[in-house]
Amino acid sequence: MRPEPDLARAFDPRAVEPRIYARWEADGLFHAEVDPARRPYCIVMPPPNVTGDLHLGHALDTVIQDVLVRWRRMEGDAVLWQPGTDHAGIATQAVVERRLLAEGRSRHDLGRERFLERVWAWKDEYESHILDQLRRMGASADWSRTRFTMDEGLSRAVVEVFVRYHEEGLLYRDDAVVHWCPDCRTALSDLEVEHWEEDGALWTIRYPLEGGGEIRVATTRPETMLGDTAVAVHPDDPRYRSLAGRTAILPLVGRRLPVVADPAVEREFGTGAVKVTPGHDPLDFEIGRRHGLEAIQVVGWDGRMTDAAGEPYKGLRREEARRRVLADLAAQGLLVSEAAHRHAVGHCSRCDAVIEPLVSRQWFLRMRPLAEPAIRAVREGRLRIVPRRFTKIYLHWLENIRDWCVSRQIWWGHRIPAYECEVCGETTVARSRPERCPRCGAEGTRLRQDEDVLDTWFSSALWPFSTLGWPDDTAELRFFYPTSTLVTGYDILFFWVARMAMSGLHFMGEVPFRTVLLHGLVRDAEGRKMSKSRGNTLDPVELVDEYGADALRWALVHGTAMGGDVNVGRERLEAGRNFANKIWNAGRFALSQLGASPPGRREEAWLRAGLPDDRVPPGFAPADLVDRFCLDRLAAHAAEVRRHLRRFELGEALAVAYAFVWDEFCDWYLEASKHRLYGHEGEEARATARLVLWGAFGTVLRLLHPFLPFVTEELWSRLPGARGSVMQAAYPRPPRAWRDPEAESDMRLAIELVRTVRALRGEVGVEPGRPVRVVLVPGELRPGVARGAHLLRLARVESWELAARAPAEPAVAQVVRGVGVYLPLQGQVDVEREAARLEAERRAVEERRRRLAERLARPGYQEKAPAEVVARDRAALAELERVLAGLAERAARLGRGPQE
RNA sequence: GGGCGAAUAGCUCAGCGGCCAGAGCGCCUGGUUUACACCCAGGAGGUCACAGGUUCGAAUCCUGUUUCGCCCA
Repeated sequence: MRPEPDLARAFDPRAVEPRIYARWEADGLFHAEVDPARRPYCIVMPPPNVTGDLHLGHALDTVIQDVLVRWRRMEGDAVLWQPGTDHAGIATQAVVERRLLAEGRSRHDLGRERFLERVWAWKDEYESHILDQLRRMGASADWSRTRFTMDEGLSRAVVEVFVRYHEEGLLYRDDAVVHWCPDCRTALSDLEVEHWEEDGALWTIRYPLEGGGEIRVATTRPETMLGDTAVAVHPDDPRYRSLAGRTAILPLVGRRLPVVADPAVEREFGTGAVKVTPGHDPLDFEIGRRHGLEAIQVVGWDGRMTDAAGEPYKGLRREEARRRVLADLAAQGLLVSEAAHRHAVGHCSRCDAVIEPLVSRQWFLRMRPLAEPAIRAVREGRLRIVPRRFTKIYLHWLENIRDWCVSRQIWWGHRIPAYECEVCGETTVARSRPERCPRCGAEGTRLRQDEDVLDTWFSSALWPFSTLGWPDDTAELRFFYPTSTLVTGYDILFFWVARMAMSGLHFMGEVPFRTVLLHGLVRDAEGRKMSKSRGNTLDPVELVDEYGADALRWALVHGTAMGGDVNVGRERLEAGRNFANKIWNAGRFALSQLGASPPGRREEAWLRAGLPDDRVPPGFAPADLVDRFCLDRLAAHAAEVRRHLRRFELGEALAVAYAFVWDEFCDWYLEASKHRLYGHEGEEARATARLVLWGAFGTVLRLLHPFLPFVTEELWSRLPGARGSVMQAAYPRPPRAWRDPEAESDMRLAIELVRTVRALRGEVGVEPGRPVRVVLVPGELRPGVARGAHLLRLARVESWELAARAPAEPAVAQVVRGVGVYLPLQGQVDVEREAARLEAERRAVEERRRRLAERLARPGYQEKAPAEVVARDRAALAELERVLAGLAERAARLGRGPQE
């Protein structure tokens, strides 16, 4: 039989994927329904930002989720994979502003309303683009439920949460030193600041004291001295105790500065005396509060010196002001020294600008009370983090959490639902614009809504319940919450995961997800971070075009450990493509053997055998060794794959499936079945072989489907008798009764015999095409040898015989598991070489035997080691001894020459 | 400064108490076998960073050292 003519020799993903995906969608196979009869399984997709294209990191995240979701669907759960996108406040606003800039305009030229229209247009464009990219990877999310963080419903959730936090006293507004990005022109949370070690300097400056003398202060930021309102020393510092209470004169400015004593001063740093700038340093701000000092803002919102900095500094950039201040101090002889100093400098995580600590009025969320339940949930195991090592990191962050600055001075985002009365100044937080000012009764038109918007993560923190309909009490919420698994990168453990845990517990009274599955970053083949500037990025959609989605998925999952970074280069993509092609060709072969006949009753039974609660159908006890071996391996590996999946070891699960399909299913089962499939052993044998092939191959497709959805679906659709989509078929749970240790062991022996003959042929140089004759001297393993010996055909053995002793004629030999394998090769045996080969072999085996014997003789071993380990070693030792005996016999014969 | 993690084949990585330590890629030798050269068969290649310790037994657990990486301040 020939392969079906319409099956290409190589798998062509481009010809197959769009068609298959379209059919899945058209058939509504991704759609989730609330179904109390089944177990719920829900994953909320981490919403990609609508800033631009997806990268390989998204692909990794998506593929992991899709594997889980497809698997659980096949297990019969009611599966919801909830998709959506994130508005990504600062980032999206920045890209749209950049585009405007290209037109020579700023957002202020457009005004808030028209600017937001532009951003919405951008969002619409990129959201659909992103969703298409996800589809290209094979993502089986329920697109009919796609949400966006600024949807009407999700916005309502944000307002509700803000108001409730406020009512509970958790949300407050205050003046405080915040991280200010002068380029983004907004306040940032602690998490949005990156600290880099930089080479700076520590300058020591002389501040004259009123009434004579001086005090020396050390600083890394001399330009802020223009805003100094005190000098501080430690109260217990003997060097300065007498100076507290005196007054210093601020150089360049002339301001009178009280010398205050405060325990916050680090005595070991610099001179032990510090300048106090409450307007530009959080620690100084605290000192200022304690001593009633004024906070003067000398660096403005734009990063330039303010009027308060005075002439000639106002209007200068921070760096310029620093140089000027230092020069002026030096000119006056007030600069004592400059020392090289490495220190951490805060940078905006988005634009890299140096962060300016500035005093401003912002909204803060009190985190301590919210963190407490989130800590307990993890400690008590209600929320599990995988891999476990991230648990400590999560707990440490929550235990040291600080209040969260949630207001942002940008336009794109959820506007803060706070209204200030123009008449009396009262601020009201409300679900909608109040009719009147609750304090003075002024008209609603006199109330002005807060101009600021909320941190993007404020809405993301609600994602697991806001997408399911909260604050309404929906069927989805009741059925799917808490969700099952959250899959995301460890880089947003604090930004997102911890905050979801807190808000979920607070508003739903339950963890938002039972398990957090963290993965790493995608790096290039050499393990370097991918970056546009380095030019080593790979675009996931281009990779899908080039290698196919299955190949991409394989590359991202195969052999990777959860929580670790994944290195992806083209070689890996090729390996994935090769695997998809391998399956494709195994399928071509299988389909060509099966023909188009509809399944009989036995096949029906097999199909059902994949279902969890089924028993082995009576028709499935094939007598042939190869069939029995196939079922045994299928049962063993399917169980192992499922075990790995349950433990979220997707990389290992795929590695197991891969090795099985390639090295056992294709290399041995299929090859060894050909003889019967070709009808060389009669019609009955052929029918059975086809039946097993049919069922086994269908099982392989089901087993692999979560990982390689396209190639498996394409082949499934051509498998006679396979109904519907492979997505809907049951995930393989072969019955235990398929396990067959005897078949496994016999087959392994046969495989070793075949390999031995192949190796011997190679060593002696028998032409690959030339048939040979083999004599087996089985020793004690006679039944097993006899059952598998016919497979020697796979080594081009035309005839074989079992003999009690080695053949008299010249032969090359090897001993395997105590079985002597002889290739009688008239005139081709080089006695010298053969003797040397045997001796080398004997030495190697003897070495192993010696080590094993040593272990068995070790004091305490036999008593303390588990019985099965000891038994295994004893068996291995016995076998090695048989091998040695065989080798010795062979060597002896060789020595005596060809004639007995 | 505090914490976490990693050092295993030429490269990138799995394995994390018990088989002669594995995979992908690379390398060497063969190959027009009626599924597949995106393939098949055979092969080379490793004091599992170093030093101690626990154990019948350590790549695997503990301690220390060295070198890298990441997170937090």
